[in-house]
Amino acid sequence: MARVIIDPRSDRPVYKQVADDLRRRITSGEFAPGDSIPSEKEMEGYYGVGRTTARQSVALLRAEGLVITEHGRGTYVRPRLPVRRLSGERYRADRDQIGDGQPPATSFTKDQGIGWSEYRLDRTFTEIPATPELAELLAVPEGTPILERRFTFHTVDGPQQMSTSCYPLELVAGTPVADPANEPWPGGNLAQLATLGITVTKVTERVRARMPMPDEMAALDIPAGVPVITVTRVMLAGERPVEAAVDIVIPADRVELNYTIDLD
Amino acid sequence: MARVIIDPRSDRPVYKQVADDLRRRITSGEFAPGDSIPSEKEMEGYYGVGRTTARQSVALLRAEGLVITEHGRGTYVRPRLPVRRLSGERYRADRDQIGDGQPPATSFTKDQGIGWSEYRLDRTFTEIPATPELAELLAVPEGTPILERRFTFHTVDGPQQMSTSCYPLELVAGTPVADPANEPWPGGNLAQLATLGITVTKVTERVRARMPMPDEMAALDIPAGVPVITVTRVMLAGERPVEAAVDIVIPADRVELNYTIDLD
DNA sequence: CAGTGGTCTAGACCACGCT
DNA sequence: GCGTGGTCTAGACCACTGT
Repeated sequence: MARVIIDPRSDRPVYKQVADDLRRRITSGEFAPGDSIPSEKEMEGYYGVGRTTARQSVALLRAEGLVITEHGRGTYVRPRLPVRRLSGERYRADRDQIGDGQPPATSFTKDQGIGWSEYRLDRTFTEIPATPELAELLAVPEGTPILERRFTFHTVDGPQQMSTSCYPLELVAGTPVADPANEPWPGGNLAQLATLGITVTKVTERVRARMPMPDEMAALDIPAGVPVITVTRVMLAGERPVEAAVDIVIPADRVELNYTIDLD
Repeated sequence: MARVIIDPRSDRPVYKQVADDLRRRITSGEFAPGDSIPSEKEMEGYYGVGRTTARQSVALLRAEGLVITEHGRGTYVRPRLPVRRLSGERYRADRDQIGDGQPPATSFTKDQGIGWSEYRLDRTFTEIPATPELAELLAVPEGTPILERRFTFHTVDGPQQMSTSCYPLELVAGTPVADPANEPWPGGNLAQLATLGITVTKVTERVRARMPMPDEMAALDIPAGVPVITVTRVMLAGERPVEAAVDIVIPADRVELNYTIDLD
């Protein structure tokens, strides 16, 4: 009987002791990513605890992002997904590509190293008045007409990110840029702005992380215990903000952001 | 009786319906950050559910980072903490300050806008052989002697971040830099390297997010439902890596990272 | 069908914070 | 002392996945 490892009289709650043991067995490699861990029934016998307590242990490991549960199948060590490297340098590559006659490749496709046909894009375009946040980012008065464009990007690996990108309406009204049918636009935002005669000279990104909202978990297929990274991006032409992406939302289990700061 | 909002025969589990209602009341502002939400006993009566179900709803909101529970006191909408802006530009400021005779201020203090005396630093220095990861980051053979320095930074607001910063031992052996007693070093890493005759010309940062490990939750005082942002940083002099911070760990509820990409 | 995790109840006892 | 959340049990029934 291995239940000796659990001490019911310890100050540490039984469910945490059980979780500690499972965590150790996971991080030590005894259970590898994708492996199943013992069923709740097995834990009852092995650790000598009730089912509720066993479930509480699993819930803890789930919140830590260590395991996922699949109804009717079992509990598994969370598999590692392929990580997409999103580099700040991609904007430079986009700029350099503008008008060079190459086949279309947006930042998104180049980040993946995937071809044009392998991704899908859902989009919704709406005209809205500038919210206080948008007004500040775009340096326009509150209420200024804005073209809000919501995107969801998919690859063969499933949904990858959501974003909301906004242009001041006066920049794009009546141009092909305002037509959702033209998405995905070859060359991305920078090429799009270039057709309007606008040269982006600077991009700022503000990075945060938080737990996803329920609708984001559903839309992006995010398992329990996995946070999202959010990016607020502003593109500037000189000192003038020309685009603001208020909420780029990316599941943190499939992305890493890379930045370079030059000091010379 | 307000319990009409719960439909026990719905496909949606009761505890999720309860959580939905509480979430709505939180995001709508009915419960503001810092406010207490109804006790488990009150939920039993108000929603007509058992205590276990009420607790399950609270557990869900906790995992989402919306509420925190305090034993013996109650359940509260998670208060917002002051956000520290960590800009990539801080390295430029550090560089510009080297040797200018100003009072000591490291990146960390400038980020805060706080004074020298308001932060505390725990550090442990160890000599280790380069792990495969360190070897790659520092472009040295595996096993190369490394000075590993572990830090924990505190302000009056509590612990703020942990980091592990590594120098190739040959760069720093026998110099004041290798002495923990000299930390915190006025001017930070860049000034430290400058005393060795090394001019850092480039910094790369790799940003990720994940849920904290139990020891990190304890050391950094992280509530349930709050992820950590991790940064892997490399400082380069020309093409030569001179410092690698393998794991900068920052609770995501008190930081935001800012980056600028110049395209001209 | 058997085995798995998901939902829910009723109840007991404990630990903590406040008054 | 009283109200709060924390731990734990035994048991029932449901829903899903596999054979």
